[in-house]
Amino acid sequence: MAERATDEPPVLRTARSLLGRIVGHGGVTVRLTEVEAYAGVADPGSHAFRGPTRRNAVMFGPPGHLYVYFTYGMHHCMNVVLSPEGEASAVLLRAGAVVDGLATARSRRGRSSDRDLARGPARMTKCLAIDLSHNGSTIGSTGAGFVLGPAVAVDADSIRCGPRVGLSGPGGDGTAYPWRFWIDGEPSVSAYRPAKPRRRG
DNA sequence: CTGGTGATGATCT
DNA sequence: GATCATCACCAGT
Repeated sequence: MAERATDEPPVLRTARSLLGRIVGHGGVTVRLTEVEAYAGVADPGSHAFRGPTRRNAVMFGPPGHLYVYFTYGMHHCMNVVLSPEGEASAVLLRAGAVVDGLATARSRRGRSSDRDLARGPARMTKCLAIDLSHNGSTIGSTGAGFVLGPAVAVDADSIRCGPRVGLSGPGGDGTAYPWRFWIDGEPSVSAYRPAKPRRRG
C-alpha cells in the first residue's frame, strides 16, 4: 500500500506524550520539556538504521527499557524504548526542568545556570546521574532508581515540533523529519544549533 | 545572540 | 581510521 503523509510512525505519538512527564533518578527529578523521536530501521537518523549491533541492542528489545549510549568520548544520552519488540524505535530525552533535588543537580553540573541544568541530552544524564550502567534497565524499576512518573499537565496547543539536532549524512540531516518535540516557552528547551561537519585536529 | 573549536573514547566498518 | 543524537568556553556582533 502507498504511504500517505498522514501516516506517522507511532513513536511520534509516544514522544509527544512524554512531554511534561516526570523523570526521577539519583535524587533529582525533572519535568520533560523536549524530546526527539527515532523511528526504527527505516529512519536514517536512527542508531537502528543499520540494523542491530551490540550498542543498539536495547532498541530492538521489548518496551519499558532505557537505551543509554556514550558519545563524543565524554557524554551519555538516554532514550526510552516504549515501542513493541523488534520495532527498534526510541525517544531521546533531550531536556527538562529540575523540579526536585535542586542542590544535588547543581553540584553535579558544576558552573551552570539553573535553566541549563538539564538543558540538553548530555546535561540531563549528568544531572540525573545516568550512565552506561543504566543501559537496558527497566523504566520504573525501584532497583535502578529510575522512575518515569505521571505527567504534569501540558497544553496541547503549546507543543511544537522541528528539526532533530546534531544529525548529518546522506538522507539523515536534522531537517529530513521534524521529529523533535518541545513545550513552547519553556526556558529549559535546548537551543537549536545546526550540525556542522568538522575535521579532527 | 552567533559562530568557532578542543576535549576525548566507544563503536562500527 | 572515521564518526559521533555534545558541551564548555571563547571571541565577535
